[in-house]
Amino acid sequence: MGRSRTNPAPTAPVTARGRRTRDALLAAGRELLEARGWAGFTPEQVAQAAGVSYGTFYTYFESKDDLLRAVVRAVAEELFTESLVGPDAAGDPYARIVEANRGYLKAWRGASRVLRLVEQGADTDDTLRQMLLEVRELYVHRGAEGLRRLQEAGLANPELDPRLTAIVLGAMVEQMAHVIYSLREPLDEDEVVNHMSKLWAAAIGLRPQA
Amino acid sequence: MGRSRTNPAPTAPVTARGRRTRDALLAAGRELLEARGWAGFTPEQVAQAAGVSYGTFYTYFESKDDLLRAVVRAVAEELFTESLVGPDAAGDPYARIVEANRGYLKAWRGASRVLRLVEQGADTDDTLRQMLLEVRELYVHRGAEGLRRLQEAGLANPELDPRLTAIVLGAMVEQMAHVIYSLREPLDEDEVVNHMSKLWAAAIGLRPQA
Amino acid sequence: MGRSRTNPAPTAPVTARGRRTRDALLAAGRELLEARGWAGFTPEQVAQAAGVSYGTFYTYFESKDDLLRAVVRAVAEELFTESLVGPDAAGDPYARIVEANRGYLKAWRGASRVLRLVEQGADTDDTLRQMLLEVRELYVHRGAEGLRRLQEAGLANPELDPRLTAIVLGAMVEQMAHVIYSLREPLDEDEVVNHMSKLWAAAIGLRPQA
Amino acid sequence: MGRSRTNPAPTAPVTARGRRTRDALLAAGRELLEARGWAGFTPEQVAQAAGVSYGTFYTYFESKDDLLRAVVRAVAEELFTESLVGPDAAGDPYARIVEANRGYLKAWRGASRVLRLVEQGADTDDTLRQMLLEVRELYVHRGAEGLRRLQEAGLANPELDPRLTAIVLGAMVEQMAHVIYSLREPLDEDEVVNHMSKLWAAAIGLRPQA
DNA sequence: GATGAATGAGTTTTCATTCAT
DNA sequence: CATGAATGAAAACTCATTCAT
Repeated sequence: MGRSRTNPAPTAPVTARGRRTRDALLAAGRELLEARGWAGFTPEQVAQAAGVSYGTFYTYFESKDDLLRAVVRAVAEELFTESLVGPDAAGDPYARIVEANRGYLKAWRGASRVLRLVEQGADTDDTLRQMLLEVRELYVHRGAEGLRRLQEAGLANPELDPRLTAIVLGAMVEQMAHVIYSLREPLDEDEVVNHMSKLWAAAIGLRPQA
Repeated sequence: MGRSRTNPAPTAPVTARGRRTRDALLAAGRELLEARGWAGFTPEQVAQAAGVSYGTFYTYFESKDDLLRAVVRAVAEELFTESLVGPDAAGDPYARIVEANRGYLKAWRGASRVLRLVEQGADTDDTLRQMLLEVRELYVHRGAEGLRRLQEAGLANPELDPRLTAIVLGAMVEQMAHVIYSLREPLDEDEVVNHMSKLWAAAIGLRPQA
Repeated sequence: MGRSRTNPAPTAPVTARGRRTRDALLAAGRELLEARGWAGFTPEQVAQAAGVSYGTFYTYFESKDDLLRAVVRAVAEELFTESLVGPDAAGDPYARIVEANRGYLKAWRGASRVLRLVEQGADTDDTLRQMLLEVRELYVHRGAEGLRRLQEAGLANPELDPRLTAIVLGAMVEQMAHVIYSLREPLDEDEVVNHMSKLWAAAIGLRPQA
Repeated sequence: MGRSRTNPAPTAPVTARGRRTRDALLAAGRELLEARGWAGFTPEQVAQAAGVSYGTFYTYFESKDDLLRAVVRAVAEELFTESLVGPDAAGDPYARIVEANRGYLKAWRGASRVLRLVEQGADTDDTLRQMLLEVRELYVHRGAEGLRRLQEAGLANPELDPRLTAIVLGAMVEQMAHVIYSLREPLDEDEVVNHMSKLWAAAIGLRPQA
């Protein structure tokens, strides 16, 4: 930690084999983090889970923190991608809310554990903090835009501040993902999606279309 | 020489001085945990923050984990106590919701950071896991009871399952406490309370009294 | 962050270098234990005596106790091996007793200090206690068998219970090893062997062959 | 340890109450040492077992080692006293050997554990080493004198060196005490005494009187 | 004196990182 | 590049002894 570094800084792998090894380490790191939290996230365990030797870890990652950043980057990208899938649900606004909630919940399922761990451990790392903020902002922005459209269409309570509402309702979904997937409260996922959607719809004063 | 626990387990302090020292260590532990997360939570730093020498830590706590359990216990008790203050708000159900939300938010303000840290770090400690579950259950139970009363009084949507609703809306409040106090999203606390209350009231279909 | 064993248990060394290092630590541990008792038996001193750095100790041993078990195992194996050498002394039963006693004394020479230290420190460790019992039992069993054969050949007092006699005479030899090698009573080893053999022979009523 | 000592050196207690407290500490120390080995021999546990407060320990003993010396002194004195009881057995030399062995075994019963612990732990303390040597010497001397008298009376093999014989047979008894009382080999005490005596008598060529 | 709290040096253990082969 | 051993600073814990009341 903080030694003067005589090791060559890892470079992007050039061969296919190198890429595979790097990917394996990245995947192993993420899985361990999700499955066992910080306790499982050591260079040695990651290397072992990836099926390579201990020293190889440092061929591909500068440090443990370097891997952590890579994991968070991967999780964030996945969140962006997955959450784009949702909106193609057509027509009925309530059905869209249900779909959106289902999508959000699913997206957070994979991300929640990692992001929470990082939120706590990232006291010092600005890169990480930045990533977390960007993920949050993306979600808030999307939620706010969706609400604004409903309001403009006269389908939702026009008095609600879109951004604040998106923050609050987003908080609800995120925390429920945590409750279901990490705390393992024995709840049926579909039931939760439906219930959240009902509450959400009522909260924004969703008016059934004609 | 052969292993075996030799040191007697720390006992409760007998003198006033001892009680003060133990309290100081407990308070210091909690403050460090809140302020700096796991990084600040070492016996050495705790002892230093409490103004006592290194070894004194082990006069009162069996281990680092022992202090952690004591901190969580303290936080949990505070949550219980603070959250009892709310319900004396009279009359108007909406005013009561506002008061409850303000109370919850305030209560979580102190508890949130610690509880989240512990949620992540408590993979192995059953005592801790149990405490966390109890705290959650208390909140869920109270919320569900409150809703049931409103339903029985014909003031809220009778179709909502009280427990599930309490879980979801409780999730909203808890996560908002985190957003405001830990992530430091620049939001006005009163505004958030009002907004959450409005959404909450709409969500449960609160009917204005006569 | 949350507790839980994170470090993988040390595995057997894979390379020759690793084997050498492990052997050096084991040897150093044994030597220190014999030379300085518990006081010299610290991971730090062992590592230093083995000429490796502090942390290397834990590359090969899980803990101080783990090394202790390994040392006892080594001592026990040596005892087994060395004590097998004796019996090939031919013909004359008395000559065989002398050889056996010389062999036992020599075998205990290396083992005595370590086994006694462990006997005291092994209050809690069942693995250790088991090893000690096995070593004792081996010796008692061999002694009893030897006596039984002499009795069957009509060369020793047939009224003596073989097992009890072996225990008592074995006790004599073991303690004499301690007296000579640890307490450093200034006695000539050969003289002791001869004397013990004479007493032993008389005790079991050894009859000179024809 | 090795600090500059501002504490008043403990003085011999003057009041009866003081004497009682000191005795209680001494007794507790010995009992813990016998029952739990070094693991139980801490100032705190000793004080607790003696029913006084922690700090009081240092009112009566300068240090842990100081108590240890006192315990060994007590054990040694008891050995001296108890072993004097034996010789009044009259007449028959074999009966006297039986009585002596019974007495030795009984005497070592209390002493064995403590003396062995000290033998291992007393690497540095010359006072302790000296005490141990004196105890040993007393026993060897007595045994040798007994044998010499038998030889002079024509009742034992005159070729045996008295001192060496006493050392060897004494070793047998001492180790048997350890085997029975500490290792808890399930042996009947009387049977052992008889068997040892038989072997001992045969070993020295004891001739039945007339 | 007696009490129980306080001390801090010493010991054990951990683990991210570096190095020799 | 890959491997597995080596490193050592930092963290956790112990406990004989001293001190304030």
